Amino acid sequence: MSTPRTQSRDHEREASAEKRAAILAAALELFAERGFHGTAVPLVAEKAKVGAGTIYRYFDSKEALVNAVYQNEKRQMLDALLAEFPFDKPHREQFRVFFLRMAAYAKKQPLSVRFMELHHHQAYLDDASRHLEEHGNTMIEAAIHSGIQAEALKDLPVQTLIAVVWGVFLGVLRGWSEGRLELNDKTLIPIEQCLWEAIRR
Amino acid sequence: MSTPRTQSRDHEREASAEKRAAILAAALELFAERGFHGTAVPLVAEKAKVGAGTIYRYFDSKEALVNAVYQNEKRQMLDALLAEFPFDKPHREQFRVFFLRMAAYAKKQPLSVRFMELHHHQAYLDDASRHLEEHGNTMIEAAIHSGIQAEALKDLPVQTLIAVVWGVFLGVLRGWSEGRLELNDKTLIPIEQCLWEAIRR
Amino acid sequence: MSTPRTQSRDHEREASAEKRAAILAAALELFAERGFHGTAVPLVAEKAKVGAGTIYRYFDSKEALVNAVYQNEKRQMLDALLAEFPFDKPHREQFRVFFLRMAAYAKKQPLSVRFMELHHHQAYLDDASRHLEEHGNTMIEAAIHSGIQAEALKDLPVQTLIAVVWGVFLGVLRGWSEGRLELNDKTLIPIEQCLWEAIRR
Amino acid sequence: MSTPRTQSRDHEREASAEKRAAILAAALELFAERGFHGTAVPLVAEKAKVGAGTIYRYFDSKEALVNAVYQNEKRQMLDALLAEFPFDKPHREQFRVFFLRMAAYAKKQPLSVRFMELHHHQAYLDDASRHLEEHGNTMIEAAIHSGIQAEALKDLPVQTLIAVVWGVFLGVLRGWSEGRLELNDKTLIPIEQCLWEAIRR
DNA sequence: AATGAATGAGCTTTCATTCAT
DNA sequence: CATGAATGAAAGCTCATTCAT
Repeated sequence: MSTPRTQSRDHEREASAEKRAAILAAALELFAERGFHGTAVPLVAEKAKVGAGTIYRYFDSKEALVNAVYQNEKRQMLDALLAEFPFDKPHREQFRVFFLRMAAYAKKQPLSVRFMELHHHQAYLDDASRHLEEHGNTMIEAAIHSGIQAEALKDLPVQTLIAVVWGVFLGVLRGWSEGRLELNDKTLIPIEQCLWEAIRR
Repeated sequence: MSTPRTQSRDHEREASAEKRAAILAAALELFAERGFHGTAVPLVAEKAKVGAGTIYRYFDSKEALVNAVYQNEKRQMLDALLAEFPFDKPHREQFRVFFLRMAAYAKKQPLSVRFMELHHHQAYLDDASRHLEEHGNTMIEAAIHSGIQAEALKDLPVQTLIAVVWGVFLGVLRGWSEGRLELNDKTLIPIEQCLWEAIRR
Repeated sequence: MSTPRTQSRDHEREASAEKRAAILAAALELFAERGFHGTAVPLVAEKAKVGAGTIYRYFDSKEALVNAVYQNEKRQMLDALLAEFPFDKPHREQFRVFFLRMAAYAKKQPLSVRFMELHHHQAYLDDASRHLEEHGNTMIEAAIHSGIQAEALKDLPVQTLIAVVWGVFLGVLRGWSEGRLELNDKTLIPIEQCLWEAIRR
Repeated sequence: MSTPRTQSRDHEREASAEKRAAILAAALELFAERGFHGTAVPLVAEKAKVGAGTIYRYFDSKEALVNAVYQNEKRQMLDALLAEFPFDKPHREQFRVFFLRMAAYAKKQPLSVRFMELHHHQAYLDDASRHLEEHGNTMIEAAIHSGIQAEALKDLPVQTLIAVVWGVFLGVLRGWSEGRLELNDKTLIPIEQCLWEAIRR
């Protein structure tokens, strides 16, 4: 139970969190569509339905904002891909889960993927963003390494296998975002199948 | 033989062409690294070692410049990929040539590929750029379609096969540009091999 | 009675209106002295004691600003000339009132007249400015037409009489603005008299 | 008779004079239409069919050019008005000649009049232009003064009479240039008549 | 002498950021 | 805290002037 005073504080904190989230959502959408330099801060404010100055209460600068978005999305994507991942299942099964989770995430959060692609390795990303990127890479490298060790995957450099898998995934996404490809079981299952055949031992 | 007057004209035309090329080269490099909105015209001028106003003698606007670069690079890439293409050879051979030509082009002109990826489908590209893009796509679609007809490639939608092949290519390129992967016969041949296995009938 | 919140809003609106007026006043003065193309926007900003960017919060462009000034001044002049005009008095009296009002307006707002002369029929004036100009002309044409109908004025084309009256007025104004002529009863009454004699039946 | 060498020099001098005249004519037209600051020097060069740099062989700067045009036109107008002026004729006759010469000049050289009006008393006019202006004024003042002395004109300040006459003239011109008035005997003779009545004793 | 390509200062305009309310 | 008007640095672009040819 909380006192009235505390309740009020809770409301404030909640309202504040909502405002922050609205800014992040507006920024994600605009940065994904128009890029970092192509997006004016007042436009983000308008889309988030807050004052322009308010953004600077939550983020130090435009750069801080784009980094907050980047880290937010990266974390969400890693969660979506890796939460309760069935590391104990056969590698064939692990790969299917991984691929379908990626596809599901991309379908649900297309702006997130577009944003991360567009801002990948850009000069205004800070150390925290880079470290998170690195962290995601490391997780996936580990999984692939284990697949090679278990003689389930081809004995190629880990980076090569990542390039192939991630490349196909992005290629499919682009085809989808440009309307040249659908993203459903009928299209995804053959792709997943032929990709597995490309990398399996 | 040419009169002094004609010689002078030739020199002028040559100098002018060189200056135009210097601007295009500087723009390619900066746009590829920093994006369209992130690149100031005076910066392009400085890198091209010309005055800021000079750029506007050769290109109507910053948008016209980015489109000139786009079309320039796209044409070069299509030439590099498709010139004297061995359409009469077996499909296995055709694919190898295509893949290795792509890799060679990317290795020789990494900025070109980076530039085209970053500016792909952006709002400031004009009709000429879009048509060239379209043209390239059509060429590649036709080649893949013929491979399917000849029962050399899997009977999947053309767009799916493109997504897979192009995706792997970009994935490998990214790995290379981030220093995680080398781009030589030792790395490329296995990738080409496993990609062919992914798409062959 | 107003709440503090309302008071604050009132202050803001007032300050905003003052700033807009300051910009218009500065623009009037500079455009009247140096012409449209001869006046740099930052100069207007400096004279209005606002930042250069502020002008663009109030006006879409330099052209929009010059049109706002034009319409502002034209309206003020028409008000000064025509408000509660004694259309029921004898034509001799009407003319005297008209002439003296023109002179009084010019003496009080010399920049206004200079501005309107210098920007008369220029390419950057928009439809609203042109319509207002047209409207003023129509009012004056009607008054003169009625004078001719009533056989008070010479039976000459309306445009001829306007050319004569307006021409003398501008001629006197120029003499005054160049310091060759004073603008008081002693000089104006004979001019008004001799102008009346020129146009009366 | 002249040697071939001298003939060649003559041709050069003639070509040079023609080029200078072409520049002055182009500048007159453009300055009259678009104002000083609204006219780009390369545009003048194009209209004069000379290179941009050539203008600077004949005139030190854009300001020098506008002053050359001003003095050129002013002198031509004074010549047209005052050459062989019938000072010995009756004042009524003198006035008629003066008025009709003004009208004829304006009809033949409308750009000249428009140019002089638009650039009248502008900051970039130099001392020579101002002196020439002054000189023209003095000539006309003298003629009017003599008319007053001879009791032909009203005993009003010279400047007042000038303002009236010149004002009517400009008013008529404006009506003509805006297409509201024609400039022929039928319109001019009544105007001349009523203007004379306005200023005669 | 004539040219026009090249220049960079200065134009109009935008926008990340601040701060009085 | 939240706001949005105000700012001025810097953007894209123009043009008076120069100078190699």
